[in-house]
Amino acid sequence: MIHQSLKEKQRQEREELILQATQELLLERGYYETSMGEIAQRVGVAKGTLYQHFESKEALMIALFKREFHDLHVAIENIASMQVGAQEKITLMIDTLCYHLAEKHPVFFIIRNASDLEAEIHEEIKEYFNGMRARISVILDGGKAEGIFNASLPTEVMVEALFGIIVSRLFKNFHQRQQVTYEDLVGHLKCIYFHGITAPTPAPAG
Amino acid sequence: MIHQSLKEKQRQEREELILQATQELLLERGYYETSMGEIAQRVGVAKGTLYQHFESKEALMIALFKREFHDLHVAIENIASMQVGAQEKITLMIDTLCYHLAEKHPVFFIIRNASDLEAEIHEEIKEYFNGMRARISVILDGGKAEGIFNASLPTEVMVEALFGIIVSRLFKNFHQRQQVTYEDLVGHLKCIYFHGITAPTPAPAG
Amino acid sequence: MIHQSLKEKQRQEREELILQATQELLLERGYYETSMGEIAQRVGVAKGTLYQHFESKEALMIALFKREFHDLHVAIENIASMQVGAQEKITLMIDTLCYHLAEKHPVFFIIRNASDLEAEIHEEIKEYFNGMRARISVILDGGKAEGIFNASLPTEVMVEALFGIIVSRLFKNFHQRQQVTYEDLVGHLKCIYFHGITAPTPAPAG
Amino acid sequence: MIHQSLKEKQRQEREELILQATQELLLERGYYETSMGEIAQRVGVAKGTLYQHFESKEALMIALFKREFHDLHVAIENIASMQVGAQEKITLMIDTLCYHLAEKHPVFFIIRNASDLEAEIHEEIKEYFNGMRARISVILDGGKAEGIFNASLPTEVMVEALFGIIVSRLFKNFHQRQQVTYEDLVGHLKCIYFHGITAPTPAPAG
DNA sequence: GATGAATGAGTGTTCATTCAT
DNA sequence: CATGAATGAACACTCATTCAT
Repeated sequence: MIHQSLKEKQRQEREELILQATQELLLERGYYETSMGEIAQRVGVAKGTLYQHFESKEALMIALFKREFHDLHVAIENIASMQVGAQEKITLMIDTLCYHLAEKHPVFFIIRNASDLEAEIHEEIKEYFNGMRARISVILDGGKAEGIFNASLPTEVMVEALFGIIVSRLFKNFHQRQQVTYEDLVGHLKCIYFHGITAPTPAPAG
Repeated sequence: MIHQSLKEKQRQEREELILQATQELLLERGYYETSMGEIAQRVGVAKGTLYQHFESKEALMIALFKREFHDLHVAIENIASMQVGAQEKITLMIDTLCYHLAEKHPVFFIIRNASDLEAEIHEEIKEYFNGMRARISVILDGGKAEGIFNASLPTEVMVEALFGIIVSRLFKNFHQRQQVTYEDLVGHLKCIYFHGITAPTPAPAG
Repeated sequence: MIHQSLKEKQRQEREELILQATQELLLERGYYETSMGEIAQRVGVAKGTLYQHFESKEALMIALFKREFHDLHVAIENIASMQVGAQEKITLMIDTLCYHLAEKHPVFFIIRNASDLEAEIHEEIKEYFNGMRARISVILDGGKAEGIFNASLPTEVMVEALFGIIVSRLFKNFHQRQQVTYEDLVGHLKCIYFHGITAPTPAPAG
Repeated sequence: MIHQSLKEKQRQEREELILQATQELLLERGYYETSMGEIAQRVGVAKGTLYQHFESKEALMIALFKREFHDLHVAIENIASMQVGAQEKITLMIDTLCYHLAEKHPVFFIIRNASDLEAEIHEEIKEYFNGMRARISVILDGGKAEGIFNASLPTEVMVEALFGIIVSRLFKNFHQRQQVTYEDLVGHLKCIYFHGITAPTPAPAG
């Protein structure tokens, strides 16, 4: 039994190393410029070993994606089922998305880039995104019902705007030196998403 | 001389045909799935001819990008130099960006997808974007000075939010059946960008 | 025009060289042991060149097969449409098969070996054989109607026996030093096919 | 000792299972499409175990061949040493060959396909065949001496014709739906081998 | 200048074989 | 001994680029 679990442990460690190397290379070069040979080389194993863990390059990418996004998935489910107002849910959602997407899982952006246009290859990844969209839609609809979100905006547009603001912004943040701190940045994004860029109207004098 | 310019004209026509075909194929298949052979075939010339106009696949893509964004570039310059308020400038900017990015130049998205991470290859394209960002930054700073934009938001963040909202949203619009009309969509994006998703406060009763 | 046909000629010459080299290697090593790389090497061209002439290894094999068997095909059609008795037709058929299969086109045997069990890969080749079988069946049925062939034998069995005798025998002849001359061998095969191995009964004394 | 022989027994059982699985897969897919991994999987052992019984894929195939043909070998020896006429011996030989080759040991055909051209790999298998040929040659020569076989036919040709008729025909029978029953088929093959396809001459009226 | 066949490095993938556990 | 993960050479095939015509 101990024997078994030792082997199993090694296997998982190796798998982890492969995923790590893949993520690194993906970030350095992008999907198409990263070859299985390079991944193997970086891990320090033979090419064939990769195929013992993942049945194809595509499968490796999907596995990487799943690993990367499992936590996010769980977090989103949690937020969705909280007993708080929509505004707070969306706030938490932005926090969560920013945290996972930018800080912990930048591989997201690369895969997204590759996935948008290659529907067939990354069908599975798309479903992940659609799941996320559905959860957020429900929250936004809740907020409209509460009267706190602008009911004249289509929910779908609101969802994409959320992604658009976060992904675009954080991606830049990740790849470039930035003057703005992470916390400030997230605060600004929330501000824009909730109130836009218009200067706040001064509270009417009482 | 006249002979020369006739030849030159034919050359330019050919070049135009190549760019056209490239754009089509890029939209149909994406960058990596489009081969020089296919482009040549669609134009109806030999592969070698492509290389007489563009020294590499990459150079062809950059040339395409430049052609595609020349109009946008001009339009942005025009808006930047208008004698109107910042709010109006940004409104026009959103109209313009939406128009060019989604309606006229969807190739943008493909190139952007390919370009984000491959810094070296698409350096030239990045400069285009940086130019655009600079113009928009100036406008936003103007708006802050006017007191109509939220001065507590870093201009850079505001710029990226603008791109984020437009690109993400319109890309989806381009690739999927959509319930929202183009005009409504642009209206919603402006609304979100200026006011966020919060429900408008009712005008204080007089 | 002359220019055109020069290039075309060179192309065909090269194609011929590829087919030649393929045939040689097929005979030396068999289908699975012959790699596209080896073929290219023997021809003295790059691997890619092979693919400009034949879209896959399989296609190359089929093309080789077709080239090799075109003459046989024509010859069989001719025999089938002759205005002579069935016995003579079968005699000619054996001559023809022996000539083409053993002397001129030994590649046949290799392809047959590969084709029997890999139905899907070599469907096209199988159809060639079925065409041949059909022609021979008609002749044999004719012979039965004439009363000269044994009507109690199923035609199908007779066809396969014809192939069996010729292919098995000639294949050996090709690959081994042989005491029997080619002409004698063909004579013996005809003898066996028509009369079996039983000693001829002496003509009854008058 | 008893322990030893128990282990030995298990070892042999395992070996038998491996050979069985190999035979099955060979029939289902052919030599090149059958991997050591698949064989191991079907047996339910690890790949490494295969190599404890057979030092290579090739050795496994040869061992399978030997096992498969041991019975045939014995049967042929028996027939060869019988005290009956050559005609009867050949008749029995055809029965035996048909029985073993088609009914019990179709694996023969696959191996033969693979073996014909790869002299080096299957040298050992070839020797088996040569032994068979030698025995049959002796019988045929005996028949010639008896005056019942056509002495003008070279014995070697007669041997190959025997193989040719049986193998070609039965192979087809094995792989295709057949109208002819097995017994009839064997009868037809004997008929052709002994008398050819010519219609039997009516007994002279007396 | 136009052509398109030739090039060859590169890709993802397979699989017989080995060997540490 | 059994195991099965690791190996790495080999394979079929692609495609941006070159260059003789």
